[in-house]
Amino acid sequence: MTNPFEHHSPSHFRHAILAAQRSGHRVLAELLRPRGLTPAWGEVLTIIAAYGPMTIRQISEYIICEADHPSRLISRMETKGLLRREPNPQDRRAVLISLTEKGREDAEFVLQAEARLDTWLTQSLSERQRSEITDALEKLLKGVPEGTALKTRYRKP
Amino acid sequence: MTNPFEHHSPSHFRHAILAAQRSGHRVLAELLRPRGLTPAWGEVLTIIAAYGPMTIRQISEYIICEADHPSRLISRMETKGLLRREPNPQDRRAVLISLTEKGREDAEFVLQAEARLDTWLTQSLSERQRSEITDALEKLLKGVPEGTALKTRYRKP
DNA sequence: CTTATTTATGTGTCATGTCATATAATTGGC
DNA sequence: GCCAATTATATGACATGACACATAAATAAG
Repeated sequence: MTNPFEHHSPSHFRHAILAAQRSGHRVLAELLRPRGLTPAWGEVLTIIAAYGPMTIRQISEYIICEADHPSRLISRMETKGLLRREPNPQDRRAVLISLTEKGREDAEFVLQAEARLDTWLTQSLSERQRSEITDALEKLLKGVPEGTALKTRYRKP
Repeated sequence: MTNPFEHHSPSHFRHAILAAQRSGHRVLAELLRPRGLTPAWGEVLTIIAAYGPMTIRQISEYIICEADHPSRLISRMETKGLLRREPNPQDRRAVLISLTEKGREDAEFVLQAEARLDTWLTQSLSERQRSEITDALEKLLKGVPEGTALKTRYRKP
């Protein structure tokens, strides 16, 4: 069997992406843990903080961390007092999710934690390198669900 | 609260990495599911197929998909008849993990599935782009655990 | 040699992440 | 209005992925 682990092979690229994601996830998790938060919770909090209350379906169009409807994620966050469910008069199937006061404070904490992570990132990779990688990955993800969520959140001005 | 989702911001870069990893994971999972395998199982199978039997500790130095000791991952794969545990005469704490015949066949299947994924990858991104991204991410991960596992597997020839 | 430390593995618990399926509400065709 | 198809959400089951802690064996310090 040939060695599948050749330098600069496509699999090297895939595993570099995997390692980068897992590293970023680990570092962010460490920053959020003192507050009892996780990266996934952080995504939900910052999305609602930025765009306002929305249904679970709408949240699922923004978050990159989970593919299908994040009912259980929302449930856990509601249990911890970060989110509030409100009935939706327009559609009684759907529920409007909004931040509690604690949720708002935690969202601010998440943004500060991410800012620390991003400071390290800007010191480690040049603006040009980051932009080129971001653009290449967006091109790669054109048409796949994960790319759609990414474009939903980061529109070119 | 300012919108944290600015185009080409560091967070855009982070989320592009996240989206790319999750997309690749999803596609690989779809390719492996018909055979009852998962991406994590695939990593273990291809590593042992390439480097031969090793202890759980050694496996943990190669896999990027899990940080600490993958005891439970190994247990499940053993239960399914993919791996075999053998006592290690050198160190009675450690166990040598090797592939069963079924594990060898499945490892071959994983390599073929990854080859299909990599064909798509080479058609979507140029060799130069892939190499530049790989190198940039390896630089970014210098010194962190995930970077170490990556370098362990992909040494420059 | 004896004890303290380190190392390799295992396990309990919890939060993802995914698939399949279920339920309730809405919408569209007629 | 009636029924079929769609949509929003929920849930059961299972495999990660991580932390904390437990156990046993090897090693180091004295």
